[in-house]
Amino acid sequence: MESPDRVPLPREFFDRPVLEVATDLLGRVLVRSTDEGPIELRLTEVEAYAGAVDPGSHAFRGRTARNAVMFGPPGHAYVYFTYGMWHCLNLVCGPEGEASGVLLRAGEILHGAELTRKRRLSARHDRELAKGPARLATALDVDRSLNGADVCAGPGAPLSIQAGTPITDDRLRSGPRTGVGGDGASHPWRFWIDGDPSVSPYRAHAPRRRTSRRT
DNA sequence: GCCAAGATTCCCT
DNA sequence: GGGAATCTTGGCC
Repeated sequence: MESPDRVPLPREFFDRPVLEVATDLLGRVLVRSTDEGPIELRLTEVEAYAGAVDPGSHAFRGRTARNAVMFGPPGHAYVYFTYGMWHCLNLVCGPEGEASGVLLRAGEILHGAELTRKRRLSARHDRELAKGPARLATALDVDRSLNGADVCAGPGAPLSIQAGTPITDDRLRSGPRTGVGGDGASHPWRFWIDGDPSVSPYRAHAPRRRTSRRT
C-alpha cells in the first residue's frame, strides 16, 4: 500500500501555465534513481521561465540545439550546462511549444543524503547539499545525459516526481529571479518556502566585469 | 571567426 | 565582498 504522498504526479500536472506549476511544485518530492540507490529531494525554491516571451528565458531567442527540449511536451527535464562547469535542472511545463519551464533552485534531501555528500564535499551542513541550482544538480548527479528525461514515466525512471505535501499559501514567498537582469528582472517569478533553511540566498544580477584586459 | 556574457559556486581577503 | 574557473551560445565583424 502506497502512502498518498508517494504517488507520482501525472503529466497533466505540468500541462498548466508555468506560474501555476512553479508554485505548486514547492513541497513536492523529486526522486533521482541512481545505481547506488534513490535520492529524494523536497523542493523548497524554484523559478519560472515563461518561454519565448520572457527575456530571462533560454527560449527567448527561439529554438536551438541546447534548448530544444523546452519546446517539447511538458513533464520532461531540461538540463543545461553553464559557466563552464555547472549543470542546472528545469522541468518543462505549459502547453507544448510554449517552451516554458521551472528551474529547480533548492531543496531538502529527505533520503539518500549519504549518496549526495560524496559529490558535495564542500557542504558543511546537510541543508547546504542542494542549496542553489547547480548544487542541487550536483547533489542528484544530474548532467546532460538526463536532458529530455521524462519525469512522469514512473518510479523506475532516472528522474521522477511524487506528490509530496504541497505547501499552504501562508508559507509561499516570491521575489525577483536571481541572476536575471534587464526587463526580466521585474517579474517576481522566484518562489520559495518561507523560513526553510535550504533556500538559497538572493543575489541581484551583476554583470561580470571584464578580466585580463589592460586599459 | 572572434568576443562577451551567462538561470553559479568556491575560495580568498 | 570580489574574482576566478570554464564552456556554450548568440551577436557582430
